[in-house]
Amino acid sequence: MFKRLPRAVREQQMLDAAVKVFSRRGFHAASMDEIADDAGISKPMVYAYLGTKEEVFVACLHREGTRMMEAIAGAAAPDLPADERLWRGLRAFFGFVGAHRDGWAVLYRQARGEQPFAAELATMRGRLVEVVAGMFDHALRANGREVGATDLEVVAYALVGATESLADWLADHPEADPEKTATRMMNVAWLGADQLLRGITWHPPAD
Amino acid sequence: MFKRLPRAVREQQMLDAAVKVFSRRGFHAASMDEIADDAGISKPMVYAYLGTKEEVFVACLHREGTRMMEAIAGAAAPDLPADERLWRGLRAFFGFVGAHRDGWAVLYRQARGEQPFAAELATMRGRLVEVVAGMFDHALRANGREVGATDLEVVAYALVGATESLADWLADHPEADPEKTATRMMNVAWLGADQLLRGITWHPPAD
DNA sequence: GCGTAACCTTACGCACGAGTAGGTATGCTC
DNA sequence: GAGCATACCTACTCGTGCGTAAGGTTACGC
Repeated sequence: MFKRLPRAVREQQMLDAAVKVFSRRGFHAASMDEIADDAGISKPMVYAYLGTKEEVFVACLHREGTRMMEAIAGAAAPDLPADERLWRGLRAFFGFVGAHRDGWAVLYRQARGEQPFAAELATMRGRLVEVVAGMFDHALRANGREVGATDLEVVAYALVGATESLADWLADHPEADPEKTATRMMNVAWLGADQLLRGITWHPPAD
Repeated sequence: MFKRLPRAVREQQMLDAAVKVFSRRGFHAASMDEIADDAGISKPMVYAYLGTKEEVFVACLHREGTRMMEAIAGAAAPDLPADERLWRGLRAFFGFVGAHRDGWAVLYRQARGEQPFAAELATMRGRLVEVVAGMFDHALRANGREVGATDLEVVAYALVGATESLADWLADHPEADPEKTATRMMNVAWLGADQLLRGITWHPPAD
């Protein structure tokens, strides 16, 4: 009985609802009816605009993933020194997750498990890993050093994994501060356990 | 038809089958029929011995989790220096994952997403985090230093996350060597990016 | 050799939720 | 203000797979 809205608007409303429901229930426990309900619309509309349940989920992943990538992209300019780039990237990342706690993190967690989406997600993570590895490679070459591609990839993978893990932690601790979390991550990633045990710590630069 | 077996044996066969099927299909796509089939038994037996699908999955998680914890437990004696403990723990962990590639890693991946099991898994991870944090705390106190509980927890969390992430990587790369992966992880965790960029690397001790 | 308890089966009920058929209202164009 | 496209609905079908009822068969004690 309420307003008839143009397609583009309704699509976004549906995606908002879908993200919310998928986050709350998980992919399988979520029902198309609940998504439709939550968007204030009936089920066939969802099918008409976004397609099957899987397609809806992929659309969610895409939108949220793109937003995240964009949030990070601008932050880490390639001409900065490595520590600065890492710091800015981390800060942007945790800032994003902090602002989309239930949206992003839970969606991301969902996608890991379910086979149809694991590939989709692996691609996204792959891009991130590539960026981090590229940053390392760049910094190493600047020092006249070189490292095997696999070593590079694995190190980047570990860093991305640690970061995702702290993102989960952040999503589960609503009171936690994204900025502080980013600083902690930076300490681990940049300095390593040995230095931390010696009492050496890293602090964010004034900017 | 074939042998009638005592309960304890059949239960293990069922769990073996369940782990295999859950790994291959994921929790939801797995059917109780397939599990029963794979165990060479009919469905009601599974219900009689292990209960509902959820209970079967939890039983799998428990068994595999316990095995993993045991594999790590003996490796890292508390009286060793921190780097040695970390190294032995990592080596044991990656050794275990390498030997149970499709079993453990995929099971673990499943459990992250589905709400009923996330708690179960969080408990397991919590124990690991506690161990790692405890190790840090111990080493710090030995140096007369002290760090806040949250800082400790978050650092441990990051390390565990990085390790899990490399475990995933290992599970997806059948040709990769667990020992070498553990060494790479040790480099990241112990030395950090700064040192690695300077060309400083960590090598496993001869033993 | 007979009861009884454990092992194991076939065959079904039933709920749930994805996806659809077919129809109604609203607004835009000319 | 007729025609037409677009937004939107109610009310179904139907597959799938969990969980179970009811009954058969082998081992084992006594």
